[in-house]
Amino acid sequence: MESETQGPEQRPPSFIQAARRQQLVDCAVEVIAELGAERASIVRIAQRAGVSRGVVTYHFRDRDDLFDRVVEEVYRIGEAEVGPPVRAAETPRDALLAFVGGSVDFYARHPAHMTALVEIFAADRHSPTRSRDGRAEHHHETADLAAILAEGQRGGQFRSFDIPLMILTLRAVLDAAVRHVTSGGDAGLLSAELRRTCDAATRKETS
Amino acid sequence: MESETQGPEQRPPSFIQAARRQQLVDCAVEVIAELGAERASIVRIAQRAGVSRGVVTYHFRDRDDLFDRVVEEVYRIGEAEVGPPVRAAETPRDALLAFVGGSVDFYARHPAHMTALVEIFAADRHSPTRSRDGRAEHHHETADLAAILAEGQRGGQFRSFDIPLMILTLRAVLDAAVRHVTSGGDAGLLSAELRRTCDAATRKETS
Amino acid sequence: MESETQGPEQRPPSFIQAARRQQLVDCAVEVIAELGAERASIVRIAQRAGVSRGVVTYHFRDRDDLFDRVVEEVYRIGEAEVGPPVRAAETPRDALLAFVGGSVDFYARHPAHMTALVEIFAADRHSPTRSRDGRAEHHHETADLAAILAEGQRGGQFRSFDIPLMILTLRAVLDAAVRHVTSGGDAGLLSAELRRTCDAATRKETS
Amino acid sequence: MESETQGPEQRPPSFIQAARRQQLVDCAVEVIAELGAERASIVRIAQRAGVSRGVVTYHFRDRDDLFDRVVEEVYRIGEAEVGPPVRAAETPRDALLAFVGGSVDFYARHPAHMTALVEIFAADRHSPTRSRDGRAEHHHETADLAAILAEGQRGGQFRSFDIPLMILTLRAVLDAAVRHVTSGGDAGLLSAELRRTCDAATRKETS
DNA sequence: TATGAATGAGGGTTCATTCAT
DNA sequence: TATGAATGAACCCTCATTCAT
Repeated sequence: MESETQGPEQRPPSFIQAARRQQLVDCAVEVIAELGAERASIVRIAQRAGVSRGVVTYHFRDRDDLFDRVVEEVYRIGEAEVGPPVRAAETPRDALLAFVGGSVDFYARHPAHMTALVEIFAADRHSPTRSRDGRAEHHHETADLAAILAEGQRGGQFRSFDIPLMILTLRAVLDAAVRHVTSGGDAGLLSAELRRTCDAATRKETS
Repeated sequence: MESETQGPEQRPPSFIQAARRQQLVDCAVEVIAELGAERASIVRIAQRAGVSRGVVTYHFRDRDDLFDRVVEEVYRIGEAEVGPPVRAAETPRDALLAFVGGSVDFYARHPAHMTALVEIFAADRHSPTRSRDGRAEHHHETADLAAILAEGQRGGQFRSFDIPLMILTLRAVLDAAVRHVTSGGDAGLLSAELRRTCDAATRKETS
Repeated sequence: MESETQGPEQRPPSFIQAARRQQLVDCAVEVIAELGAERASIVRIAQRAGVSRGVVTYHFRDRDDLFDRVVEEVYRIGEAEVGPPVRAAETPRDALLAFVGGSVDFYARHPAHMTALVEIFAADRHSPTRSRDGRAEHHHETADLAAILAEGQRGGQFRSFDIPLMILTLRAVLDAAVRHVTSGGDAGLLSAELRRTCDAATRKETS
Repeated sequence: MESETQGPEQRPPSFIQAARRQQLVDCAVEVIAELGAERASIVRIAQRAGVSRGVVTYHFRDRDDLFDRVVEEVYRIGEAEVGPPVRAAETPRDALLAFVGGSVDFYARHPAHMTALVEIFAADRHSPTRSRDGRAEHHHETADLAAILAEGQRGGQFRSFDIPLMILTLRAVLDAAVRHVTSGGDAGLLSAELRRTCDAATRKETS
């Protein structure tokens, strides 16, 4: 574990600590969603929170650390909102549709969160200091999706396709959906269309 | 009339000039693809070309101007490579599959070009000075795609779906495909899978 | 609300902060007086103060902001030194002479200050971003002078002349006086001569 | 004599040469008047003339050389227009008023020329490479004025005053007059007022 | 004669970060 | 806990100038 410059991180995190950190993470989410990850400077995030720039570097080791917490936060909320319906689904097909529809609903409810996540991932791609796609949470999600698809293929509900490429495709579509919802697109319509399209793209021909 | 700071201001672009400009555009493509549009500084592009910083600002009004030329170039090549097969297709379905497959092939042949384009568009989204999605070329492509889809729906080959949302979806998938191909994915496999998936996603149930 | 890039954004300007700002304003005055406003780069001002470049942009939003503070400072000192004697004068003629003489004395005591002011105004004239002669303080001074001249004309002490043009003339003479004093001219002699000349130029013939 | 980098200067200056040089000097006058001497870059002057930047550095050793030619040109025209009436005057007082009035008329007829001159002098003041007030033409004018004033004092038409300071004052007033005329002020009114004011400022009390 | 091409210095600004309080 | 203060790197842009045609 890396030694913090100063700041907190010695357990237990005091109450006021946690509140401040949460506030800063929330502000970071907003600013990243609005300006993109590269333009989301510490100054601007601090300004949004109405605090001095130093506060941010006090509570977080550095910019990357703060962004890591943002990623965690988004996955936490996302998992809380779309995880349960997906797990409640009785068939792989229902699970997939629950995932797609639930994701769009999640974007509609928290437009900034998913946008921020996508922005951070996009920035990661070009950062020399970031491993290419190294976020653990991302791998979890990928694995869950892979399990659903594999089971559907085994059960004969899904047609034959390359699973990693289908996951890539689904993620791409959902990432674009974020932008559409964020820029004012009708989430209900989009959710319905996307569920239909993903269904059509994966199901086995009834013939 | 745009005032070039120095640089060529008379009509006939000399031979050596055209060569330099082409070289710089090519270098810009590479650097943008590798580092992203925001990190693709003029200095780095100049270094890649092995020339002094000033050369770039001599041949192009400013960074935006250079990036505009990059966009033009990518569309020019893209249109030259995927346009003909699309127009040669006899049915909307064939046209769509030609577009999807041809795009992937194009990415495979010019991995950096399309990556650069996507990066520039992504950066545009956050630029205060850039109109949100104002690139003319982008609108052309969108219109072409819309025409194909509409005709396929009229002819009963495509199922009923919302055309703008389907275009959004297709673009999203193709943009993700760029990344996959660029990072070493098997373009042949991807092309085949994507054509199948897009076909499945759009065709009318035979049943 | 002007967003300071970083720098102090809270109200109470700390003691050390006020000191630094004052120091930087003073250095700016000197550098502008010596090199002219256009050549007075931030780097040079910082060097004069013996600090890093960033310190200046930390304490002032940008170059213009710093120069605005310089203008304020000069008017502040000027008003404090020449205002009282002018207001103490019992006749418009005495007020005018107090203004002229007091100004020259002021230049002698703070050679760099008024020089810097004149330089900044001169640069403003060519700046595309600066309103032509929009400095509020300048208008105050003009108005005060106009009041004195008008009263003198009403009272029959001053001859008939166009007031705005006379103000233009007086300002021109005083601005030239700055240069003379700054380059080592005898301020006492100049003050006396200028008072005599301005008196002669404005008084009504006794005949 | 300094060796020219390349370019002309080997007598005789061909006809086309002279024309080009004249054109460039005229354009320089305009650009300097509009933008100030420091912002009057070679590029902008060349643009105004509709030629390539290289042309300027071909015809003139460097920027300073071009500006020297501008100064010459303005003095040449000025002398041609205000010299004769001044020399035709029969009394020092008439000569002074002819100089003042003639100058203002000159400004009205060639607004850019005198403005450019003043700008160049202002820039000289801050240039490290320029001797402080070294223009020969300036000294000629100063000497002429001094002669007029001295003769008027000897003849008893002018009151007693310090001649160098009075010259300074007159120059200051006239330089301000340029700006007034250039920015649209009524030259006729200004000319009349200035002649009256300068007369009042210099004449001996009739008692 | 005229121009195209290239260079490098210098300017202003934004920013992440460190250090002392 | 929080902040103020300072630093220097990196960015884009403008410019005068040189050199080869």
